[in-house]
Amino acid sequence: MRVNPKHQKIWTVVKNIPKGLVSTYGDVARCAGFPRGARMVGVALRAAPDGLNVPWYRVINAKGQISFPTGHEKELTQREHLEKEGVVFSSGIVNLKKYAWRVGLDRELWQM
DNA sequence: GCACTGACTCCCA
DNA sequence: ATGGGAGCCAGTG
Repeated sequence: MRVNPKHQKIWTVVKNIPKGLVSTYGDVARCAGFPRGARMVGVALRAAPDGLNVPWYRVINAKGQISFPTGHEKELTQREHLEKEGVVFSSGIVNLKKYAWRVGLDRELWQM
C-alpha cells in the first residue's frame, strides 16, 4: 500500500503543531477531517517514516499522558523530546490546559 | 471476508 | 477522582 492519503493528511496536521506545544489524537483527527479517527491517528503516526520529520512525539492521548507503558523505549524518547522543547511533565502527565495546541477546530484549516 | 487487535475516547458507576 | 466497559476506524492474520 505504500502510503495512504489519509496518513499524509494526518502527518500534515501533526507537522503544524508548534514547537513546545502538544496535541491529542482526537484533536489531530478532527483537524484532519476524521471526527472519530483517533485510533487512525495512532496508526498513521506508527506508519510515519522518519524522513518526513513528523513530530509524532507532540501527539499524546486525551488524558495528557503518553500512550506507551512507562519505561518503554518509545515512551522515553517521546518524553525526552517534549521536555527538551519546554513541555513539563507532572508525574508523567502533561497539563493540557497549558500545552494543548488550539486552533479553530471548528474551521477545517486543512481541507485540501 | 470475518474476527481480533490497537500510539483512542467517551460515558457511567 | 478513578476504573471499567462500550463504541469507532483501520490494519492484519
